[in-house]
Amino acid sequence: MDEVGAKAKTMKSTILHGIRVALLEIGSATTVELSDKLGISFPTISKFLGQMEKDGELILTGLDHSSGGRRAKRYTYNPEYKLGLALFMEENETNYVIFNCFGEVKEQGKTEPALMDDGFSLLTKDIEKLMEKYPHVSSMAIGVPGSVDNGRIFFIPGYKHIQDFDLKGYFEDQFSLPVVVENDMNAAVLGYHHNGKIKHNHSLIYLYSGQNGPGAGIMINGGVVRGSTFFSGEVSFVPQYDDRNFLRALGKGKKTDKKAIREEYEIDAISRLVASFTAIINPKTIIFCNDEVDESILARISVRSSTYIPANHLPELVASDWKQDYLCGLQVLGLKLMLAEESN
Amino acid sequence: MDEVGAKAKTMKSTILHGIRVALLEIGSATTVELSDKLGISFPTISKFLGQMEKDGELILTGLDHSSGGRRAKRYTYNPEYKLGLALFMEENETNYVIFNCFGEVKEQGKTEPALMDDGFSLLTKDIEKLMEKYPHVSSMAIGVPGSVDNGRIFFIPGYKHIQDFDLKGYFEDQFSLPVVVENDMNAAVLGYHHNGKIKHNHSLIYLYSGQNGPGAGIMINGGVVRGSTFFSGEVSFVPQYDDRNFLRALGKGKKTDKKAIREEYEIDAISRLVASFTAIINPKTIIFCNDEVDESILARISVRSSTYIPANHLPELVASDWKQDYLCGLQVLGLKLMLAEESN
DNA sequence: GGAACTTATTAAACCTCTTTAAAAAGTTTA
DNA sequence: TAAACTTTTTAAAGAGGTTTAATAAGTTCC
Repeated sequence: MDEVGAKAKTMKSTILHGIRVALLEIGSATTVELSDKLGISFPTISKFLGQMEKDGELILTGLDHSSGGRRAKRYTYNPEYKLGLALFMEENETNYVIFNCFGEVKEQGKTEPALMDDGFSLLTKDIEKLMEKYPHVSSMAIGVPGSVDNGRIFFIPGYKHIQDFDLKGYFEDQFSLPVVVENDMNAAVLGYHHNGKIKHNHSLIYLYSGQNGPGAGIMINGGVVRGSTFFSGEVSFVPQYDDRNFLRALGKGKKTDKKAIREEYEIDAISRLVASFTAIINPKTIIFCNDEVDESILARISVRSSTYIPANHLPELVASDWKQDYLCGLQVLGLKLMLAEESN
Repeated sequence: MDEVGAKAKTMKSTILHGIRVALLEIGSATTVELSDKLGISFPTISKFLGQMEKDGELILTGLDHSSGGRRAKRYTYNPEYKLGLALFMEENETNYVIFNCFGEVKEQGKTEPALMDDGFSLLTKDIEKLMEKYPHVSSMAIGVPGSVDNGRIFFIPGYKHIQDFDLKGYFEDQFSLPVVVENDMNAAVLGYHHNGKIKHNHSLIYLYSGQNGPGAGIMINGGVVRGSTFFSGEVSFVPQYDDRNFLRALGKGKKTDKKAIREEYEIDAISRLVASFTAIINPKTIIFCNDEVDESILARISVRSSTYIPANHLPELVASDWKQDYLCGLQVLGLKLMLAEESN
């Protein structure tokens, strides 16, 4: 735990990881470009690139045009070298995606719901079929609507039988590949963060008024906030009025089907929440689901919030596609696993 | 920015830093103990220890009792090898501390206030005298009641003339040693975190109802939360009742002198804030100033908070000495600078 | 009290990445 | 078209940390 960052043993994987990330980020590169970017000498880079090309992890796309000297070899990462499987479980279905290292979707679909009793065996069989079809799959990222602690489902309302279940361990044993499990909101905020190509470690909050009551995914300084009892983001409980918290202010006792936010009392409740977020965390952006708000609603929230907080400190309010961000976040997590693998 | 963590050049300072931290943490150690703890081979450790002993940075305290073999040399860090200066500026005075690497205070005192016009030149002269008296001082940590961005005073209410002033740059030029500048609440939360010997990266919130209105220092995942416009922790603005935010709920319009919290309406306002913190961040601990609350008040807040939030998710509420934590936090920041120095 | 066993330190061989130099491959200019 | 100049790649030398072996220093047992 106190270990020095990169000792000799981990050096190889550190470099490998660096090359992969850099190459994916900038699309293609030459030895020198990578050397500059990573601060590693070009002979070392050269050696690694040679090996990676042999393994099929890289593609030699050709030679650069010369600017007065020998032409440089230009490499691209082979996106098909490894694939990933991302899936998230919901009440009635399981959405999955097979994606490559560029984030391109090879196949997308729905399959068995797994959260109910006995759901896992059905799902496992479906995944087995997928694995046969795509033998290059080498990571799994799973999203669940509950609290997760290192792959174990810590708390998941409504599905008692899988509470305390070690989902990560289960699938790792089953398919012998690295698995990551994440909470839905956390994955979504991660996905948005990645999608927006946000430079560096801004704070984000993803707000979602789901069926099971509202929740928020919070990202601060580039890391997801989990909370000491995995309770962070349970904004239902924020006291807002003399005798109402956020949940009751939204009038959500009576499980309505309607999604869109429209009413004045909703606007005010959300604006107060935005104000609370700002006064406490002061995030760069708050993300809403685009099936719940539109631009005009956002504008109203923005105006209303500024009655509570100096406008110049208010976060940017945006609408985004929740499911897409969710899947994207899972893909990011899966990709991380793939890029970290020794693969040797 | 994308550089691989520890390349050869930084290796030396990484190891040096690791040895220093480990040695200060565990008090004393032998070559093998350090090697185990840091994951670095003992010949390397041995070489470094030899050099550090020559430099006077280490003290050979003697030989371990043998457990059947050659007796091992036991080293201790020499706390006087480097000293640090920590100071914080307030309206009417500047508190300072000279401390060694064990955190032991060599001298403590008050000196010129620096926040008013022309205060800096007086303070600078006083510091010069201190530096002559303690030539081993090799870092400075400065606390200010305002927002700080990388040593620059970003926003400081009431002292317009030093707004946007590069305090870090000024003192670094003046005394040619590393300087760190930090906001008061952030330093305090850091100090408490360090003082409590908290294992790992819990979330903490330091709540303070200062003269200039309440504020909070927030630490999440081991890092201080600054906010996108350096507005985080400005909890005055949290909407709490139909028509009152936290500041107004405390009845603080009329700048009262009284400090202690007693009234029922205060308890409720604070409890609602605790509930908001919990629902959003879910911190491990919330720290209050011990001149504002006592155990019975904390108990009342705790009970009241649990009317808003399930009690098992509520943070631990504690009282602590603000000035002491503040200074301690500054010391931690200064110490960090000292331990990172190449010193070669 | 010496033989056998433990453990810490020192020394030597080794591996890996970096630095520096040389070679290879292109482009431009006389 | 050959000489001069650029730039990349390959090769060799160098530096720093690790691994392995050898040595030094203690302890225990007969």
